[in-house]
Amino acid sequence: MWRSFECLLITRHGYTRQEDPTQPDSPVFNYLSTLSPIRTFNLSSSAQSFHLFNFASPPSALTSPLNNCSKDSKITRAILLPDEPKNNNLQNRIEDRSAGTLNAAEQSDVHDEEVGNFGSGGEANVSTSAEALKLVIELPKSLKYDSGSPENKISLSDSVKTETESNVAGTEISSAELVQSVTKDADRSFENEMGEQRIQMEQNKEVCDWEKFIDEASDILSCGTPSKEKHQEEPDEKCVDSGTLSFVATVLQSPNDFDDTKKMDSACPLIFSENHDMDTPLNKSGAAKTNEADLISAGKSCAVLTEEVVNYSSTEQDDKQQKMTRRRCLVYEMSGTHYRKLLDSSPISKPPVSPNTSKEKCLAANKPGSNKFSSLVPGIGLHLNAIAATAKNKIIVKRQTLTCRRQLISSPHTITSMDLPSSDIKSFNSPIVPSLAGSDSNEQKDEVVQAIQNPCQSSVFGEGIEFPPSSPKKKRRKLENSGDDDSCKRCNCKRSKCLKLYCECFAAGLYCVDSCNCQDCLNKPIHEETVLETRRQIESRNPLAFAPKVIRCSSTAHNGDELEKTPASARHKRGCNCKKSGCLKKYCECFQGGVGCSLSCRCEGCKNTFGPEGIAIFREAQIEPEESSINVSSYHGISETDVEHQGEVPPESSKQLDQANAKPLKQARQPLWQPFLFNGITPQIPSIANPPPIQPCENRVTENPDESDLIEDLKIASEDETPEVLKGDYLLSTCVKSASPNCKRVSSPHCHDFETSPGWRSCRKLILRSIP
DNA sequence: GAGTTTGAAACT
DNA sequence: CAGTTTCAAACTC
Repeated sequence: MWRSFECLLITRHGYTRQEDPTQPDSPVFNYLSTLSPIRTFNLSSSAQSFHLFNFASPPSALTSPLNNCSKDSKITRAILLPDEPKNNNLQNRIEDRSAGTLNAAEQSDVHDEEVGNFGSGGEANVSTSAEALKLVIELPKSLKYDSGSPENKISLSDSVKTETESNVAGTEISSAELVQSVTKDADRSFENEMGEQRIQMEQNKEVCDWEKFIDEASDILSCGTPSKEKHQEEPDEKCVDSGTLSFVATVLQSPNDFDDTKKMDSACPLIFSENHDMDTPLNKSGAAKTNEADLISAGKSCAVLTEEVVNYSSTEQDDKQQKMTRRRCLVYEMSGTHYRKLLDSSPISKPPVSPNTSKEKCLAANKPGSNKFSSLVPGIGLHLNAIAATAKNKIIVKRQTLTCRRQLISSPHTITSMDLPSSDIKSFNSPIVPSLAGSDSNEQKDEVVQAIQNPCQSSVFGEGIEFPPSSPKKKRRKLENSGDDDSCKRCNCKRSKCLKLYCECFAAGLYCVDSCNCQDCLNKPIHEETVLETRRQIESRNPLAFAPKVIRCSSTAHNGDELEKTPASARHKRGCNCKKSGCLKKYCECFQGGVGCSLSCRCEGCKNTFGPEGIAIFREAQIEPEESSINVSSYHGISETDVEHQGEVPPESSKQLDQANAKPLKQARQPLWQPFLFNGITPQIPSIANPPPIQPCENRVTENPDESDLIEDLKIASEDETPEVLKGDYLLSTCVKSASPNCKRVSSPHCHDFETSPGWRSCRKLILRSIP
């Protein structure tokens, strides 16, 4: 009478089935035969019954699929569900014991609690076998540890529903009919299934008793973590934190798969065993007819432990099993961090997690929003800006090379990033930020460090804009040659002991690493006190010393990500003081940061393309598109193709501008913003509507008398073609810095509020009209 | 790789 | 705050 897959082995975290309890040598068999059920349920309609066992002391042999993970996963309860009559010693023995010793079991100390919760009655009558199905369906849903997320509800396949309905109606349908029925509806979405199931369940008026039982059973089962089980604690590290693992059965079968997988599924337990013995026919009877339990197990309704199944599939050559893996999703939660399943009704379009997906990858991939770095902000210093950029793009890749391992300097001090959006500051888990500095979670710090191990890759070139790492030439070249722009920032300090802002590592709030070429370095964790003290001293002199050198104009956020990425929307916090470089070399921090010079700059002969001279360059490009536009494009290190792909390398020098091979501006400007796109980022545009601020730098002169025309064009462009989001007051009335014909910058009277903000004071917007 | 240039940081 | 020095990265050869 007992069928293997009808033995639900309940753990504190879920349910599973271990193996065929009907096998004489089965540990389940042997164990169950020694127990008395704490509760026996009789199905009035079929004269069948099933038993609820409580394992006060779970046998070592009975372990769940999670058994390799945690002792907590040991089976604590079992439910034997009835099926087709079958001579079975176990059944007989259990029934004998049930009749004779049930009371004793109820009175036992071991079972007192559970029995008490369960109720006084030793038996419960259940009217229909369909209701028995609901037990299978509802049990996991009722499990304590499965609560809380919509995914944790078992999905009931159409096949199950169909079968259930069929049985409720008291009719028998053939397997072929079932298959047909299932196939017919197989393309239904998971949501519909869920919703329909719920509706159906609600509409079923005949299951009051059964639901009561479920509730009671749920209570019993969910309280299955009594103090008695404390000895089981100490989860294994290898485990996927079984503490909150939950299973979700789902149906991910495509119609095409059905026939092929049906056979397999018919032999597949409702819940996989840990050894993935999916192919082992458990239905020893070989019954041609598929009864309801078969369909459940065949089911198209299987709970899968993701990792195991995934790994299983990775090594499995059998197409069937691959299909099975493809059809199934797993959902498991991890204490606090929820591993989200990828429930998908279309397994083909959305295949499950890659076989090689690790838990971490799973987490990263499936929980992008939960990633603590996902909302990192423009960080602190160059490195952290890079972090922010990386995190922003959700390309947080843990590059755990030894050379890149870097530990952030944990300082009790906080920067007052006046220009950082508060939300960013909140979410930014930098040690420089108190949220993490004050945290005792070293793990968090480590993760932060891991997430930003390659801060140097991006310098401060805005979001997604990368400059070559500012490491020693040798290394830089090596890295460049290798095509790896993810190199780490390394300093080469000789005299500063890496305790001054000269040191890039220190300035970025990072400890030096072994790969640094510094000498007498004190910027290491072992000198933490010294480092922190030095930091305090520096911050006492300049509270913003460790603030990002390039700050973003967060107010542009309302225009979307693109504007946020606009290089011109960011400014160097202090401005440069270049004299000879023309702000065209990386000596210039503005240039290095990929931002235009601003009011706060005191540079001479500024030719920063992101600054006013950029307009002249662009103008030149208009006049001589075959040449100048090339320069413009190449200056940004962006070819036509590159424009569409971010992360290009900026020019090393203006010399390269002349040497660069680029395409005509006309081509490179295909998108409206393209000529000044910086890695696809739209710069801001000057507007005559609001007189640009007076330019303090005398060299910031526009020599081209026709520039006004250009600006006029630009203005028109902004009015005519600017996306709506750019047409707001922000665009035309914000502080706009631009080169005016008289070489003076005029502050807009309308940008009062913005000018009070250091971040906005230097903002400008360049909007270019596309040239036909 | 050595030397030079450059500009920020540090110092006075 | 300005001038000077120190420093290390960027750059050139």
